This record gives sequence, C-alpha cells and structure tokens, in this order.
Amino acid sequence: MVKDLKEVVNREENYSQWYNNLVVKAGLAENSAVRGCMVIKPYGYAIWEKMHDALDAMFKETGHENAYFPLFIPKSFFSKEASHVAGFAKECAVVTHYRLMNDPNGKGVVVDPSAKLEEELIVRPTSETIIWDTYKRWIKSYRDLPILCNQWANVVRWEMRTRLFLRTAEFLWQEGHTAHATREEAIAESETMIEVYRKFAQEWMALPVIIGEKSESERFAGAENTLSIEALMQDGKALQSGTSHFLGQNFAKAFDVTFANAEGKLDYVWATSWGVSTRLMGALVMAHSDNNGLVLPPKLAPIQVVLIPIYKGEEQMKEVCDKLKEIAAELKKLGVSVKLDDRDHLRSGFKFAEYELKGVPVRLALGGRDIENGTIELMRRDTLKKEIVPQEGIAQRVKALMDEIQDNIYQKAFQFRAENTTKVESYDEFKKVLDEKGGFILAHWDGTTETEELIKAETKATIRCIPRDGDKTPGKCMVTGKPSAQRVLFAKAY
RNA sequence: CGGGGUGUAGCGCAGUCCGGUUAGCGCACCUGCUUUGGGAGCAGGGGGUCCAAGGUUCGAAUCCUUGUACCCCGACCA
Repeated sequence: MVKDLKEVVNREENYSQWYNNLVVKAGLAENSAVRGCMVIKPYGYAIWEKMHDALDAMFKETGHENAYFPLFIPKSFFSKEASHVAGFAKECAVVTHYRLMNDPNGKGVVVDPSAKLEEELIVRPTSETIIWDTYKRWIKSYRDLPILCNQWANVVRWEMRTRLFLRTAEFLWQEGHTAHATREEAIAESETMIEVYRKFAQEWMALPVIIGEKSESERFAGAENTLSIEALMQDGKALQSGTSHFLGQNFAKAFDVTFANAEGKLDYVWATSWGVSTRLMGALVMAHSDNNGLVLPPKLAPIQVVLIPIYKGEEQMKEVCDKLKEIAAELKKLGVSVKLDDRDHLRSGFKFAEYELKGVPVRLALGGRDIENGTIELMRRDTLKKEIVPQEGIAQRVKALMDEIQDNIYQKAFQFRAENTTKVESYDEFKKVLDEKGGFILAHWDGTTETEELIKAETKATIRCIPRDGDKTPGKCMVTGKPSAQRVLFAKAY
C-alpha cells in the first residue's frame, strides 16, 4: 500500500495527489457518491473524536455550554445581514420541496410540484442567522448575558471544487456563538477562543500556528474583526485552521436583539462566533506525514502502540501472543491505547508497513529470538528508528516515549516553519521567494485593499494575517513604499 | 459557468479507432498447501444490468443521438 503510494505519486512532484492518496489509503476518508461530500471512515473518525473531546473540554473550561440549533434556515433570515448574505449566497444548498411522488411517466420518483415550500429553506452554511433569531427570544436584560453557547454540527457549503477534509461540500465542525453586554467583553471572548485554538493546535496536534488579524478583504462576512490561526503545510502553503470573529453589533441589529442594561436603557447585544472544522484533519495529515504515510501525534492517535507477533507455527504464535498480551495489559493500565495484531493470514512485514501508513506512534515486535533473550523490538514512527530493548520495564518506557514523540513532532514542525518563513524587503524579493521557496513571507504592506488585491492578482499570494505577536517594527510597503505599521504574513493558501 | 478528459468486477485498467467465439488483466476477496525478523509462493475459485435511454444492424462494451455522473485545468472559495 505504501509501496503504491510511493510509486504512483511522488510527494515532491504532486503534493495534492499524494495527500489525497494518503488520506484514502490510510483509511481516514474517501469520496462519497454525493458530489463534493466525503465519507469519514472509522479510523479517521476516531481521530476526529479525540479532537472533539479535547476541544469540548477546553470550551467547558472557559465557561461554555453546548446547544443545538436547526439544520434548516428560512431564506429570509439571510437577507437581514447584508454582508453576510453576500459572503455565502453563492454556495448555498436550498430546499424547495417537501415531498416526492411516483413518476407519472415511468419508473422512479420525481419531486411533487404541488409540494413547493412557500419559503425556501437554506441548509446552514453557518448558523449565525438562526442562532441570533433564537437569541432574540432569550435575551431581555443584562442579567441574561453573557450567553456562551457552542454547537457541534454539520454544515453545507456548495463549493465549486472540493478536496478531502480541506474543502468538502458538507463538513463537521463546532461553532461557538456568544452574546455580551459590552464591546470589551465580546472582544475579550474572541481573544480567549483564538487562544484556545492555538493551545489545541500546539499541544494536541503538535502544530505550531500563528495568531493574527485578518485583513479587511479576508474577514468573515458580517464580522468587525476576524482572528485566525494559520499553519504552514509541508508543501509551503498556508492553511487557515481556525477563526474567531468579533461581530460587533451587526447581527444584534439585523435580528433586533436588545437588552436592558443596569441603567434601564436599551442597547444592542455584542457578539462573537468562532469555529474549527474537520479541516483540522487535513492540517494534521499535511503537517506531519512522510513518505511512509501518516505521522500521528500520540495524543490524537487512536492506536498509540501496535504489538506485532513474529512466529513460526501455531505453538510459537501462542507463546509470543501470550507475552504480548501481558505487555498490552500493562500498557493499558498506564492509559496507553494498544492493539495486538494477531491476524494470522498477514505477514509481519505487511503489518509493519500498514501501521506506518496509519501513523501509529510506536510499534513493538516480539519474536522467537526476543523470547530467548528477554528483549523486544521497539520502533518509533516519528524517527523510524528501531531498537532492541529489554522486556523489563517496557510499558513505562513506552509510556514515557509518548510525550517524547509528541514533543518531537511539534519541534520538527516548528523547525520546518522557521526554515520556511522568510522576511523580504522588496516586491522582487517577495516574488522570488514565493516562486523558489514558498512558505510564509513576512513583508511590509500599506494596509490598503488595492495593494493586497494587486499582490494576489500578480502572485496568488494572500495576506494570511497581521500577526499579533512578534516583530512590530514599522517600515515601508514593499509595493507602494507607503508607511507600514508592521510586517504582515503572506503565503499561498489552501 | 468556460476548456479538456473519463464512465467496463470492491479498486486500478485493457478492449472501443476497424461491430463478430463464452468480455479480459493486475490488485483485493474465498479455499487448500507451503511460508512467516520489512509488503510471501503455488494451485484452484467466486464476483459484471460494459453509466442510462433510444437508434442503426443478422449481431453493439465497440457505431449514431440525447441524457447523466465523476475527474482535471481555469474562474470561485471566512
């Protein structure tokens, strides 16, 4: 399988195809029969569940609660916030009828024309509108605020072109929607949540990210400010991995959500929304994988350790497997998830390749030689290094390795990003670096949409964000020479 | 929405130009034997409305018409 992966697609030459192949062959997901949609397979879903659980716990720690809102949104809700509709109108799935009937002219079924909906329903591309229509009924006084809700849901965006995990017509995500009495509190909320995302990306996904503000043209439709975390993939392109929006009073005004403040005066509610999606799965794959397949950080790996018996004949198989079962039990006691692969019809070499493809962090192989010597073969996926170690204390050793591997994967990604982040002083240099090296580019920009558009049209690079941390030295725009407050982060993006 | 391409077994494909045995190959699957420290070998086996509808013909996977689905390149994309 990995053999196919290497032979069919060269990672350096066709990264996209390599990525797609890897996602399918590692058993994460596949294209479905439905246009632009994907099937997430059990192994992929197990990773997503780990992400879900970790994020959900972090949301609760920061005071949020889960709720659920409808899949369908009346069309009229969309026209209430003008920039919001402009941002999503082109990619909406619309429900127009509610009944089928037998085709009067032959086989099959057709839509019953008499069952036309009076008002069409939009399959949610995001839930701001339906949620704010609901919040209107929840909020009367400042005592009802803040509302800190999160929803785990699926949404649909009818994209022209789709790619597994990175851009699918339907995807899973969480969307937080909060309502506040003051502007300051809402801004603080949006800051808190982008920080939650940063922490999750770095500590769980072993993915270093840069936090920053979006430029006006890249901002969420209906937001006053958008914060994002931006990650660098191994092909030198950027991936927006999570966003947190300060919505101002835009949605409160559109849906007429007011509250009585402590002085008894009516005011519009301040809002935020924030989300991450199954796109994170794509980030995980593209950030860490190598030519042998996935490399999963231990904290998100459904299987952390795989145990493979090497044997001749039934008798030895039993002997080896018995020993491995003992080790598995010890590992489980230490909270490590293990799988003993005792399938008899596959050879050990096949299994080695398969679990490497699937990114299992540690492999233990035990054979007749080891039984004699009291040893076991240990391989770590991140370095692909094998060593023969004593069976004595193997569980503790592996347990400790989990943290070491998690850290090493992060360091590797961090170093890659450092090597592929370039400061440039001129537009020529910018184009040259973009062309020859790719990656993140830090450059001065005059802050205008016109310059941003020009750069995008000429180079396909966009402003990923205006970094919140780091170098804030002012300078001059690389294109126009006008003053620039600080360097901004450019890259070609997914 | 513009340009190009492809629909044949679970997957990947040949066959189509030039119509003609029983539609074929590789991988996967099933059975058996031999194997097993880095992707096993041999033997046997199962699996097909050849995308759909209509047409031409003694005869269509193959030719014609229409439809449809998917892929690639653009445009589009918090």
